[in-house]
Amino acid sequence: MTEQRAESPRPGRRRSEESRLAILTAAFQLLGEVGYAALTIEGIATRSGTGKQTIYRWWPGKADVLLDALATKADLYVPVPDTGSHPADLRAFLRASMALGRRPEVAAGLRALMAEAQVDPAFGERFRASFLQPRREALGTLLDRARLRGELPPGLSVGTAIDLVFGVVWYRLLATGQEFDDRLVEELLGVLTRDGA
Amino acid sequence: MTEQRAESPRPGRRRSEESRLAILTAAFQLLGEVGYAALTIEGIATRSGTGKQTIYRWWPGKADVLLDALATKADLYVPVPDTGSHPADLRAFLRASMALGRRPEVAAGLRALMAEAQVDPAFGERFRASFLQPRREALGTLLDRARLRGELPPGLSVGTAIDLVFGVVWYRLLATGQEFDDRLVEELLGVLTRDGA
Amino acid sequence: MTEQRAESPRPGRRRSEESRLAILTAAFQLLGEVGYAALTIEGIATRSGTGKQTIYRWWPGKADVLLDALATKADLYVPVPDTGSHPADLRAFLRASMALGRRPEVAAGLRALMAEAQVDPAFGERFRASFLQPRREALGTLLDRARLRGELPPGLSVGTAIDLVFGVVWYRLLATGQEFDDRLVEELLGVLTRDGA
Amino acid sequence: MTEQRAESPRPGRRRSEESRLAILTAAFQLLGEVGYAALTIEGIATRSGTGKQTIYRWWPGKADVLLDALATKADLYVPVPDTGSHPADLRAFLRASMALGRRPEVAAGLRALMAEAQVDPAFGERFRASFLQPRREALGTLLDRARLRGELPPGLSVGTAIDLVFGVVWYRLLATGQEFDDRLVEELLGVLTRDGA
DNA sequence: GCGTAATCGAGACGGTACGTCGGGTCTTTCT
DNA sequence: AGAAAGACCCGACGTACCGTCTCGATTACGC
Repeated sequence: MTEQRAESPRPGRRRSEESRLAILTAAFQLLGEVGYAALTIEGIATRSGTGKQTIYRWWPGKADVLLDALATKADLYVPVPDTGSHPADLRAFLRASMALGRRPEVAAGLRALMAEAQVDPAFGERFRASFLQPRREALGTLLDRARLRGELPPGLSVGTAIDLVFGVVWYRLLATGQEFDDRLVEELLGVLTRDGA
Repeated sequence: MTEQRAESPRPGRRRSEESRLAILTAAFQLLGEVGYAALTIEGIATRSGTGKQTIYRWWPGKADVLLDALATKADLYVPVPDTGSHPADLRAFLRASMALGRRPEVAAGLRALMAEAQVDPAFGERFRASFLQPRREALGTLLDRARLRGELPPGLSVGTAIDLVFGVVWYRLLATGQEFDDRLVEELLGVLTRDGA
Repeated sequence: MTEQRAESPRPGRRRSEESRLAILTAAFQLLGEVGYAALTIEGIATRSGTGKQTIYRWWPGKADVLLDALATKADLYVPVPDTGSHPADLRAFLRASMALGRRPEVAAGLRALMAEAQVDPAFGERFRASFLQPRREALGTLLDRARLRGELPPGLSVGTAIDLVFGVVWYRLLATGQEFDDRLVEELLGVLTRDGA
Repeated sequence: MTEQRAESPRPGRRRSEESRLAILTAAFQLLGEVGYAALTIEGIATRSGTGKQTIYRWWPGKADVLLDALATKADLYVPVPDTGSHPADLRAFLRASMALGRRPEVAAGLRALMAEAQVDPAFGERFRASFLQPRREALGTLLDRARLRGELPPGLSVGTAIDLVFGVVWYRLLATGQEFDDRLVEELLGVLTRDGA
């Protein structure tokens, strides 16, 4: 989103980093205060002290602002650990993923984005490409390693394993609101490992 | 939704079944034609040849109309099979569930409803109670039986098993759009069974 | 403007006379307070406690609201006097016309409308038909009578005489802001009469 | 407008005559193409290949640009003829004035400027001082001469006579759109002369 | 069969936000 | 210092729907 070939020193005033941050902060705060349904571009502009045009110039809609805000304000980075022991790597990945979901502002943001992705197909594409896919690939890397070492259950493909992991996480986020605890991590490890835990 | 203490024969004109059906049909059609974002009460009223008031009189909002439409137009019933063989019961349940997700209008409807549930907490509650929960309980019944017979993997609780199943299904629906094929059914059975398939 | 075949009792809520008057009053007041350039539909809606849509439903733009307001709030009626004496009739007409221009709110309104007529051709047409033309015809009636009696200067056509009268009035209104006094009335009578005053 | 102490050789780049002309040309063309309402500073800047700032640096607003454009592109000069014969002088003046009004681009420009003068009082002042007043004085000079020679009708002051002339012209321009023909010139001469033509 | 009562289609109402346009200002780079 | 380019804040535009509120026109039931 919002990238710009940085090199060419074109004439004209440059994008205001100050406004950019004010907008992302406002979006993030307002989501927490009023919820996604009541989050409006107009509200973000007012709260951030910027003009609506400035928002529309750089983001297609409120969902993209939020996606950017989440990436900027919340540290969404999920590492691909490499401790040598594959169960340990997997455990670390799952814990890091769920830690994100335990932060209420992040959870609220992700639920809103997934909702918008259903309703606005173009945003859905952007969301998949910039958020979901990278995480799938990270987990895929771990599971590929496990596969090679024969540590995955025989009937289970890597693709489906990924779906199982993210499936539970998103399902709890969207549908049940259950917590993410270590018990879940261990149960998942059991499912993803040759002979149970 | 839409219930009415039937007993008291009050005076006054009675609810028009004709209008009710016209509204549900219109909602269902419009969802397919323009998508959930562009689906409006106004549009439903126009298409169905009714007044907006008539819609607001019987449903809280467009999501509830759609939920009703889906229940009425699409047959969402998922049976709790009892063939004696538990793997067979489970397989039947999974196949029936996924068959629903393969019907495009149903898939579109469910995605919209899950999205609205994120954005409108009150509807979320209704959606959970009237749609998600009954299905969890159906699957729970099957898995409880399996548990008693010791056919479930030892480290896996019934609750998490349910989450795994619906998790993959919803995740594919909402996030990846992958198909629901028999391969997935068998992989799930593997995960939910003591020693793999 | 804004007329409606009153007879057919169509279904649906009827136009609110209260809103209509509130809008016209607000427009009239705001013109005086902030001037035509700063007069906005948004401002009229806010001041009158109505919605913008209600204004757009019944008038094409702010100029038409103002035209309606002027007709309703200011009594713009100019009589066609008939005293028997033609010079007296003419004098009465001129005095009545100029009395209008001496009222500051009316003058401000007319200047704004004439300005808008230059800038928006469609409104110009409406303004001509509903305001300018009727006044031309009233004066024309008087001058036709004078013509028949030979009281008009020989080289002067009725059409040009009309242009002369309204020309001075509008020119003073738009260009010089000079007052309308009896001296002007008498000078005009001199011009329009066979042998001077 | 647009004046600049020419003499002092101040430092820095000098005003670009090229840009100035490009702006005036663009304004003039755009007025003809889209009309005054749709004429924007932004549009003029784009069409002329200049920046908005350059326009704002030298003119207060679009009306002043147009006034300048009209003075530069259209030759608005009206001479004060002196043939010896006063009726002839007057006739020459009237013909020259009306010739201007017959040129459609000039007529469109003048109508727009008079409209703006109603709506923006500050511009109104500039318009009066730089355009209307000089013309009044030119005609005043002619009529003063006639007055001294007793060629004006007795009851008619020079001031009102001026108003009559410009009144008809502007009224036809703004209100009726009638043509300016020799018939009108002669009728006016009749009105302004002791015993009719 | 007459009143009371509820529903129906239609459509106007006060609002809120949309996404866009243009105003006038400010900043950057180049001349 | 002037100029083209272009981002900035701001305010209004005209539109779309929201959810509510009359309307007149149907039904139904109970007296």
